[in-house]
Amino acid sequence: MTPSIVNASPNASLRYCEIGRCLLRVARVSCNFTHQSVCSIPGFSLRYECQPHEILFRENDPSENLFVLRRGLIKLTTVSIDGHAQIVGLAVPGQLVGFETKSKKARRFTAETVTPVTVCRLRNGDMLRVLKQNPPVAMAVIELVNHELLEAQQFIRMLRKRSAEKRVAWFLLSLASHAAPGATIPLALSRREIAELLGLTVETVSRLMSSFRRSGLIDAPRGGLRIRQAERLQACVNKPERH
Amino acid sequence: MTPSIVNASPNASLRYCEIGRCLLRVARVSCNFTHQSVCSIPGFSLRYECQPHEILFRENDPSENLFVLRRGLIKLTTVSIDGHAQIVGLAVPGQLVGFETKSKKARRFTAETVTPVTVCRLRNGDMLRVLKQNPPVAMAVIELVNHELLEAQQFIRMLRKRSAEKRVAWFLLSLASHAAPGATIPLALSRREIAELLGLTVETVSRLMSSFRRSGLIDAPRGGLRIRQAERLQACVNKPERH
DNA sequence: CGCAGGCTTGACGCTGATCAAGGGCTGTGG
DNA sequence: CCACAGCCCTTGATCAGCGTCAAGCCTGCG
Repeated sequence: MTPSIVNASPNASLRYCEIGRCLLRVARVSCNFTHQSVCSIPGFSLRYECQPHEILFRENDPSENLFVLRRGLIKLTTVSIDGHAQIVGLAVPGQLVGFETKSKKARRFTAETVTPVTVCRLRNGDMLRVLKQNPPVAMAVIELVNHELLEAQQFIRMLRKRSAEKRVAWFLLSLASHAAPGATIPLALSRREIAELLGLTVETVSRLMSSFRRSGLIDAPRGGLRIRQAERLQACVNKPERH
Repeated sequence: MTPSIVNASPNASLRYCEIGRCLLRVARVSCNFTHQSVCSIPGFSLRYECQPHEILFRENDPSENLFVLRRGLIKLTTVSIDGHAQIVGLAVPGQLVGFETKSKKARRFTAETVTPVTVCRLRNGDMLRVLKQNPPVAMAVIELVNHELLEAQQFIRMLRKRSAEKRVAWFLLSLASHAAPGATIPLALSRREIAELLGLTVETVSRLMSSFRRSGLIDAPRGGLRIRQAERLQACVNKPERH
């Protein structure tokens, strides 16, 4: 079955969402901004609850909406020349997904939920209008985008640190960092998806996770993950340098 | 000899710089914004001409200033645990270098010129004030940062495409894309720096550039570079897919 | 002249991709 | 109910790309 598209089937529970609580609170910004000045546009922002494997938007579609991710995990993929899907990144709560300064521009990737997700949907055009009229919101967006840029740069540094072991350890830790320590968290991504994200192969990821499991660093129950010795995993990321 | 620090030795020719021409024109934004509203702060922005190997700021210093790069190339480095410098990225004209939403924050990298460079220097605090008061400038900054984010994501995709040959070909093309086609451009980075940037070793980069030279794809005179057959280089980046 | 540092080239070995086989789980249809 | 197909995951065997080590060349500089 092909996943549903949110734009086409807004069947989930939805209600109007105040940008003050959605965008700004997620961005952890405190500013003297008045709620009404932003939300004067009726239907400005809609809140959705999505199931896993729903498509928020597809590559090459026009960039009509943007989404503020409040809960859950979204994967961003493109299909490469050989017709094979390729993960280009993950979005975590607090991130803007699909924001474009030109709303006519084609999407550069497909956005698909991998866990149950809460998002707020806005029209890119409305967003741009608000940004022009509302400096505090613009500041919040600058902080958000800047923060994403920093994370991308960290990811780049990680990818250059060539060892596969470090990549997998890093990935597991960053997954767990969004959850309570010691808890068993759902491992929403398949081995194949992890491999694509880290630039490895399924076999290598599988071997390394088995190795971590045998060494007692993690538990890997069906579709789940529990970090048992975060320090040793972290040491695995940091210690052995190259060159 | 250690490179000079711009903050400490503003000996280059400098003059006041209008942000309207500096930030906004570089950002290629047209908006109905008045020049005076931004430049009302005396000494708001200073234009510098820098020599190669000058330090704009150092890792861990407080983020006092930001720079708008108008001309030239700047490399961003951190020193890793073993005390060895590691390139984290390059800045090209039009980019903001060292922008922070919290001006107390420590720099996350060192910024050093690699070519003759023209930059505009602003205090981060002044910049934030302007952003709060001047939506068009905020919009321009959002576009700039968003654009950088896109480039970082492209770079990530390139890094995952594992072949060393593709990385080097991609790098040469992206260097040349900022210059006239067919021209001999200065290759400001050493083999070592290229290798660090691409996550390879000096030897591999050297071998591949020799190979490209022998195949007639490029000329590599001392400290220079000329693309002879951009199409074949591009084909080298695109054609052979993995997985 | 001698030394240092950047670049090139060669020989070798390790890491991780590739190829292959098998087990477990799920859904589907007889 | 079972049989079977398909997918995901795991593990093993082999191979090759690139890192590592080493040597030599060239340029610049003291």
